[in-house]
Amino acid sequence: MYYDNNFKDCIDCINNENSVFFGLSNDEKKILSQNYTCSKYKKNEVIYKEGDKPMGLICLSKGKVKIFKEGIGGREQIVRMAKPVGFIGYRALFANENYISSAISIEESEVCVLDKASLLKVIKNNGDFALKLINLLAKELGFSNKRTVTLTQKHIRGRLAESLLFLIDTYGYEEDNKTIKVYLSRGDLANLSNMTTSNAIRTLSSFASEKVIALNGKKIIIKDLKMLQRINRLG
Amino acid sequence: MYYDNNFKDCIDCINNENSVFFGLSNDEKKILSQNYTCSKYKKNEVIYKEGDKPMGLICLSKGKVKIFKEGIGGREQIVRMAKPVGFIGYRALFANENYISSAISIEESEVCVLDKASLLKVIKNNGDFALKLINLLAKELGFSNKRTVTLTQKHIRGRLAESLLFLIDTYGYEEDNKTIKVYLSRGDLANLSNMTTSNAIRTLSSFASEKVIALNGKKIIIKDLKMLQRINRLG
DNA sequence: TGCTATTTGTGTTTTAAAACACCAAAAGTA
DNA sequence: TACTTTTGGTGTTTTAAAACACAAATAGCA
Repeated sequence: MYYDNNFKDCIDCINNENSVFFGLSNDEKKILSQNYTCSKYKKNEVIYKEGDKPMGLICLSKGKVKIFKEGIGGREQIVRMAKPVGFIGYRALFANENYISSAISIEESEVCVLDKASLLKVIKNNGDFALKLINLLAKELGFSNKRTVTLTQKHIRGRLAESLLFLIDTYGYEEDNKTIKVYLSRGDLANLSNMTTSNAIRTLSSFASEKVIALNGKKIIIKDLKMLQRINRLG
Repeated sequence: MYYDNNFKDCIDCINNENSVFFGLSNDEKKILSQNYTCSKYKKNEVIYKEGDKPMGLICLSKGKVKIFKEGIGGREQIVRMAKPVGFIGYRALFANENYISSAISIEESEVCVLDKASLLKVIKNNGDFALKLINLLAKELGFSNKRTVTLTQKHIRGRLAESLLFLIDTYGYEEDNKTIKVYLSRGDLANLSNMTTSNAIRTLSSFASEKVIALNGKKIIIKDLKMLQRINRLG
C-alpha cells in the first residue's frame, strides 16, 4: 500500500451520483474533500484488520474488496463484498468500536479515507444526509439478518447458488452478459458460502455438469439463471 | 391485542433514561408524545409479522419480545430479543421496507407506536439524535455479523452456551442472582441457537449433569458461569 | 374434572457436510 | 529456467447434527 493524494478518482467518492454524498451542498463537500487521504492497494493487501481502530470513513473508488470475520480456527466468513463507489468500515466507525472484521482487496484497488470529525460535523448539520446513512445501515442490517438464516439453514447447493446470485447482483456481468464480473478463488467462494473449499469446488462442478454454469478458470459463466435461482430457492 | 392509550408506561419510552429519546428537548418530546398509540399483548401474540408494512416506531415499555425470521420449511431463527425500554421493528422502518422478520411477545407486554412522520421530523432537526440512531444501528449490525459467524461455525454446545450468556446479558438474573430472568421454551432456545428442539433439550441436560447449570422447569439456574463462558469460547 | 394438545425427554437411524488424503495444474519467484 | 508454493480437483472416511420415533409430563381447555 502507498499513499498518493493526487489521483482524482477519490473525488468520485464525494461526487459520484451513486455515492451517499451525492446531493450535499458545495460547502459540505468542501469540508469533506479538504480532509482526506488516498492510497492504492495491490491484490490481496490488507486495508484494515479485526481489532484495528477506524481512522475515518473509507471509500473504495476503484477495485473490489472482501470484508470478512475470522471464526473458529481462523476459518473466515465473508460478510460483505464492496465495489466502487462504496464505503467500507463504516459500521465500526459509527458504532465507535474497533473493527470486528477485516478488509482485503481482491484486485488492485484505490481508497480514500475521510476524516471522522469532518464527517460527523456534516451529519450533525444535515438531517437528510443522516437519514440516508440510517437507511444504508438499516438495509445492511437486513442483508445480514437474511444471510444468517440462509447460511445456517440452506444446504450446500442452495448456499452456493445464493452466493453466485449475490455476486451477479453486486458486480454484474462482463460485456458478454453472462460471465460474472469478479474472480474469486474457490476458497473465497467457500468462505462466502460457509463451506469448505473442496465442497465449493465439488458443487461448482456439479452445477457445471448440470449446465447451470460453465467454468473457465476463475471465470464463472451463467448458462441457466432461472435454474440457479431455482436451486437458490429450493435449498 | 387491544388498544389502550391511557396506561402511563408508554411515556417511559420517551422519558426513560435508557431510551434513545433521553436528552431530547421538551418540544421534541411533545411532537413525539402527541402522535402515538398504545396496545397490550398477551403471551404469544403477534406484534407484527414478516411482510407487514411498518406503521411507526414500536417501543416496548413492558414485557419481552422475540424477533425472528422464518427460513427453510418454516424453521425459525430468532435474530433478536427485546426488553423494555427498547425498540422493535425500527430496521424495516428506517430501511423503508416491509418487515423481514416477525415479532411475538413471549410474556404479557405493552408497546406504543410512534408516528413515523413525527419521528423523521425530529431526526432531521436533531443531528445528535440522528447520530444516536446511527450508532444503535451500527451496533446491531455488529451483533448480527458476529451471530452469523458463531451460528455457522460453533458446535452445538458452544452455540447453546452463547445463547445462555446472551440471555443473561439481555435480561439479567432473578433476585437470587443466578436464575436467568426469562423463560423460553426449549423450542425457542433451539430457534435462538440454530438447532433442533431435541438437541437443545439434550445439550441442556448435558450442561446440567456437568453442574454448569441446573434446571427447574423453564427456569435455568447458572451454577458455573466461568465454565459456561469456557464452553462458549472453545465449543 | 377429565380430555386434548403441547412441551419435554430419550433412544436410534440417517445423512449432509467436514475432515482427511492425495495428485494435478497453475502461478509466483529465485 | 527450474523450483516452490498455492490453488484446483477428486475419492474415501468420519462425524456432528438432523430426522425419526415414541414415552412421560405438563399445560391449556371444555
